[in-house]
Amino acid sequence: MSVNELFKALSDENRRKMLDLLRNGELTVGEIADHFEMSKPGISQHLSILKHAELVYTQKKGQYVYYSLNTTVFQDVMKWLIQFNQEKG
Amino acid sequence: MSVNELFKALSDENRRKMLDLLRNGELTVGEIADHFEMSKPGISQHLSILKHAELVYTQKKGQYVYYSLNTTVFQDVMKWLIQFNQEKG
DNA sequence: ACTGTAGTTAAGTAATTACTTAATTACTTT
DNA sequence: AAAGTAATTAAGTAATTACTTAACTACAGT
Repeated sequence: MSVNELFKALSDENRRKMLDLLRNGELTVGEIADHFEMSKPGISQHLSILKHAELVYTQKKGQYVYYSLNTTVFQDVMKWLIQFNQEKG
Repeated sequence: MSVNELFKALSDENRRKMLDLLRNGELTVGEIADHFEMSKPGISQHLSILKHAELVYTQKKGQYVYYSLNTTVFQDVMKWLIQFNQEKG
């Protein structure tokens, strides 16, 4: 995980919406896709970016892949942001 | 200022580096440019994006334009991030 | 007023990113 | 094992973003 990947991942509105959906608990790719007017491969590619940034993790159950939020990485972004409100240096 | 503009602004490594430089206090465009191997118009355009996202503000002194951090907007990003660690909604 | 310095705006190009459809992989059900 | 469903990978295209040089605006010093 790189800081750059992390911010790049967060820079897309659709991806942020996906993260928002996942706040209510894990969802399959299909369930996520239902909230967007985008092809499933498109969804899958966005999820892949979120996964590489370690913003989400996956769990395979049968033929479904469940995506969940990885809150610890949100905390890393926050650490990055919080430093800006602290003493200079 | 839109959430999207804000995250887009933060998604570029050079722009994040510019914000980092500004942590030590206000700088002119030229002083910022000294830290990058990029044309001055390129620097100016990045700063313009940071300004539209209200991550920085400017102050003209004579022929110089000073850029400073606008920390309140960092707090807005944090608010956005913090919600992910709170109860589901 | 002219010359130089600081910065931005304009216009075009290169590079990246977001999407599409088609093909493929993995699993399930009959 | 064949057919159907879920998801990803591949390959190409459209749209966006990051850069460049050239032209311009604003101020400073002579």
